[in-house]
Parts: sequence; structure tokens; C-alpha cells
Amino acid sequence: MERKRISESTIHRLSLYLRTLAELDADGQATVSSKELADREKLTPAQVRKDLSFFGSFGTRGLGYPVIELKDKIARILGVNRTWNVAVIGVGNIGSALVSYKEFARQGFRIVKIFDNDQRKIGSNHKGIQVSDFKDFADEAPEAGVEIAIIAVPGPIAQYVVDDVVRAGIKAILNFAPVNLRVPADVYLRNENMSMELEYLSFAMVNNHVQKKTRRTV
Amino acid sequence: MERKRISESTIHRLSLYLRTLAELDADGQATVSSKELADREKLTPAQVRKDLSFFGSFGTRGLGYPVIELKDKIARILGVNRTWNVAVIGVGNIGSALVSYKEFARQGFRIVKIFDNDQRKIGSNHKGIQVSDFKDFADEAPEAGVEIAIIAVPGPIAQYVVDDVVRAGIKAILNFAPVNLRVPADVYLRNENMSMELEYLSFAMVNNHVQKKTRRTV
DNA sequence: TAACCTATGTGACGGGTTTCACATGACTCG
DNA sequence: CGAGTCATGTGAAACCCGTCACATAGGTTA
Ligand SMILES: NC(=O)c1ccc[n+]([C@@H]2O[C@H](COP(=O)([O-])OP(=O)(O)OC[C@H]3O[C@@H](n4cnc5c(N)ncnc54)[C@H](O)[C@@H]3O)[C@@H](O)[C@H]2O)c1
Ligand SMILES: NC(=O)c1ccc[n+]([C@@H]2O[C@H](COP(=O)([O-])OP(=O)(O)OC[C@H]3O[C@@H](n4cnc5c(N)ncnc54)[C@H](O)[C@@H]3O)[C@@H](O)[C@H]2O)c1
Repeated sequence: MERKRISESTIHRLSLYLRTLAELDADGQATVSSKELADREKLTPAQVRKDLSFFGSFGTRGLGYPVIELKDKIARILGVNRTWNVAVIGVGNIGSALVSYKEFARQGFRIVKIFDNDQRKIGSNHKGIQVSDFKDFADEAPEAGVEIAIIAVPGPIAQYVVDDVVRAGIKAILNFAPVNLRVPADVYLRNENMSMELEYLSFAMVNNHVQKKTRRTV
Repeated sequence: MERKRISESTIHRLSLYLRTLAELDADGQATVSSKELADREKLTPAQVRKDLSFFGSFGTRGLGYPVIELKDKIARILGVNRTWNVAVIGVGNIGSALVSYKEFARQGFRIVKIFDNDQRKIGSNHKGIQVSDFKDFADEAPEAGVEIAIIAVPGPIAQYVVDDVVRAGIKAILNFAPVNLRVPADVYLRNENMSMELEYLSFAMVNNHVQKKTRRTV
């Protein structure tokens, strides 16, 4: 199934294409050229074509790509032509926001469990989901078919939480805590770091930094 | 002031170094080697040294880098050796979470204004800040010295909001809406895209993708 | 003060990713 | 049905970024 090593940048751009294709589809547009796709994402047409070419030939020469078909292809490549069960751990400021975000479900990520260790929160209802005690994670997460864990607990606690999550057999983790988490090699870990983007803005302003190609952004 | 074109990756890594240096400083460690820094960030020592070398020679051969000094240097490079005034626009789920996040202030980003257009929210108090009517942005933001705007409004509205923000003279924007915003060339725009990271996890799982070097990730 | 040790700083190298350029193939129109 | 148009798909080139390897310099010790 794997032909070449696909770069992280390419995968990120596929996410962008997917979003734009969904918009084009909603607008009723039937086909799209690499140029149009590129313009929307501030990329080059060649980049778009090269990215897609890693996975096959989806277009028609002289015409472009069929919007719906390409959207489905990319969804399949990214693995979002299905639903992933997600658990949110820590239902504080950011955890609550994530739980309330209906868009995730539409994109294939369904939050099925919420965990916390605060007695005042355990048992309470968030968007129709009862908050569970994190102590019971190892029992309840597998039972609910959780495949992805989102870590939204305070930084100093995150490593302990992650250790438990890994022990429960979870292989994919999205971390919001501003710490470097250690996980085994077979566990996928991604970090969401808002300070990094703010600091990038700061750097750009201080240095009158020239904006180049927008890479792994948006 | 600018010697070379500095890559986005390098800037992102500086953010990582800064965070780790703050930890080391808190632990009372006086010096740190490129190797130790690299181990903590899952990078190579050469990468660390190269990144720093773009900006000068901060270390001592045979010894390493002085933690406090290097921290200050990087803070200065990133422009966070000062405070930036930030406005949050849209105090819904994610906006509220950001406003409640005290860590930003510690990192040099002080939220001084909150805007919304919901009458029920305007005038209410969030963490000591009165929510303003977004209609008054052009007046109130410059008055409060706002330099960075965080967009946390629904996607379909984001472009209109951003147009107003740009018109008010703001040059740096962090966008949470899942849309591609158009801004003039002299405005710095960064996007925060959580779906992208979830989709990356999804792709990795579906393809048993081998985890390589953690690049522009936390 | 001299010898040794250690980790920096950096030119050279190599690999990977993006851009270029064009041959190719599909559709359209006359 | 044939000529023309257009945008794809892809090798090759260019470029960028990370890694390597080592000369170098500061610290330390005797
Ligand atoms: N709020 C933001 O905008 C923001 C931005 C960037 C990063 N973050 C990071 O996200 C994380 C959460 O931030 P927040 O503002 O939501 O904090 P918060 O304090 O509001 O929420 C943390 C939640 O985690 C729960 N918790 C604590 N220990 C736990 C445990 N052992 N098991 C399960 N749950 C536990 C707490 O009860 C609380 O509900 C932090 O690491 C923070 O640095 C937050
Ligand atoms: N909640 C999340 O976890 C999450 C995750 C990723 C992305 N996002 C994105 O962040 C944005 C906000 O999401 P949310 O969940 O906080 O939505 P929300 O509906 O809770 O909040 C949006 C806020 O914007 C305000 N608003 C609407 N129009 C406005 C205008 N013209 N001027 C000023 N304020 C206006 C609304 O009154 C509301 O308070 C959306 O674009 C969403 O897609 C949210």
C-alpha cells in the first residue's frame, strides 16, 4: 500500500485540499484545476499535482480534477472516510471547547468519552456525554472503542496521564499541554502548540520577516 | 539585522528551545549542551547548534550554553522579551478558553481586549476584561495598543472580521477559523488548525506511517 | 603553564522537497 | 473526424534544509 515515503508537508496539504474540495463541492463545482486549488491554498499548481501524484492519477488532462471524486480519494488516503472514536481527557477550558466543537464529528472524529479527575466534574454532562473518572480509563476507553486520545490536562500532569493512556493501548494522541511527552515508538503523538504560532508572529514583526510559502500552516 | 533567510522550522524550534530553557532555569541548571537540548526535543545536537549559529555564538566550547543567557537571547530573537497586546475576537468556546489561559501572559502575550457581536456577551466580564462590541474595533483596538488579533469567530464570518481587523491597522493575526483568509502582503497571518493534526494521526494509523523526525511540532 | 578534555561553530556534503518544463492525453469545436 | 486547446503527470533541475565531521577554543587539572 505504501509506494514512497510521504512527507509530513504533503499530508498537511492534503488536509487543506480536502477542506477546499468540501467547499467547492458545497458550491456545486464539478471540477477543479491544480491552479485553482493552488491559488486557494497559496501554493503552486505543480505542488498540488506532485502531491496528488504520489497516490495516483486522479485528474483528466485538459480538464482538471473531479471535485467529489478527488475529495473522496483524499478522505480515503487520510483515513477519514470512516469515523474515529476520540476521548478527551481533561474537561477544563480547552477540553470543554473541543467537546463543544461539532465540526470534528463531521470530519470523522467523534468524541465518545470524556475523562477528568475532578470530583465536581465527574458525572456531569457535557454535550450529552457523561464525564468519567480518569481512574477508569483503562476499562472504559477500550470498551467505548476509543482510538485517539486528546490530552487537555495541565502540563505537569500530562506525562502521567499519557503513560496511563499508552498503557491502555491507545496508539494515537493529540496533546495540548505545553510539554514534551515521551511515548513508545509505536504510539503516534502530535502536539498542538499555540504559543509557537504567537511567537512566530512576534518574530515576524520584530524582524520584518518576509512571508514565504505557507507550508505546514492552516 | 537580518543576515540570512531564517526558515520557519528554525523559528519553531527556537520556541521549543525557549520552553525547555525556561524549565532548565526553573530547575536551577546553569549550563546546557546542545546534546541535552537536542535529546529533550528529539532533535540532533547539530541541528540545535546550527539553529543557534544563525543568530550568533552563544556557547562556550567544551562547556555548553549558559541557560539564562541563552533563554534571554532567544526571547529577544523571537521578540518575546517584551509584552505584546492581544485582542481576542469571538468569545465562544475557543475564545473563552484562550482568554482564561494565563500562560500566554507569562510568555509575553497579554490579552487586553475581547470583542464579540453577541449582545448577550457584550459588556459581560471575562477574566476581568469587559467584552466590547466588535463594531467598535477600529476605535478601541488601536486605543488599547492592540498588536495581535486572535480570530475565534465562526468560519463563514471570519473573512469579514479579518477585513475589519486589517482595516484597523493590525499587522498580525492568529486565526482559528477553518478557512483560508485573505490578507494584504504586509499582514502576518498564521492559522491554528486542529483538524490537520487529527487527520495526520488518522493517516499515520491507516498507513502504519513511520514516525520520522518531529519537525515543526511542539 | 602546558597538556588534555570537551562541546561549540561551521564548511562540506547529502538527501529530500519544491519548482520547472514539456510531452502527453482528453475534451471541444468546427 | 481532425485540429486545436488545455491542464495533467512526471522526469530533471534547483533549491533548501539537516547531517556530518572536524578544527577550534575554552575550561580544567596537574
Ligand atoms: N486554555 C487554553 O487556551 C490553552 C491554550 C494552550 C494550551 N493549553 C494547555 O491545555 C491544557 C489544559 O488547559 P486548560 O486551560 O483547559 O486547563 P484547565 O485547568 O481549565 O483544565 C484542566 C482539566 O484537567 C483536569 N485534570 C487535572 N488532572 C487530571 C488528571 N490527572 N486526570 C484527568 N483530568 C485531570 C482538571 O480537572 C481540569 O478539568 C494545559 O496543559 C494548558 O497548558 C490551554
Ligand atoms: N471549539 C473548538 O474546539 C474549535 C476547534 C477548532 C476550530 N474552531 C474554530 O474556532 C472558531 C470559533 O469556534 P467556537 O467553537 O468558539 O464557536 P462559538 O460559536 O462558540 O463562538 C463564536 C463566537 O464568535 C462570535 N461572533 C460571531 N460573529 C461575530 C462577529 N461578526 N464579530 C464578533 N464576534 C462574532 C459569537 O457571538 C461567538 O461568541 C470557529 O471558526 C471554529 O471553527 C473551534
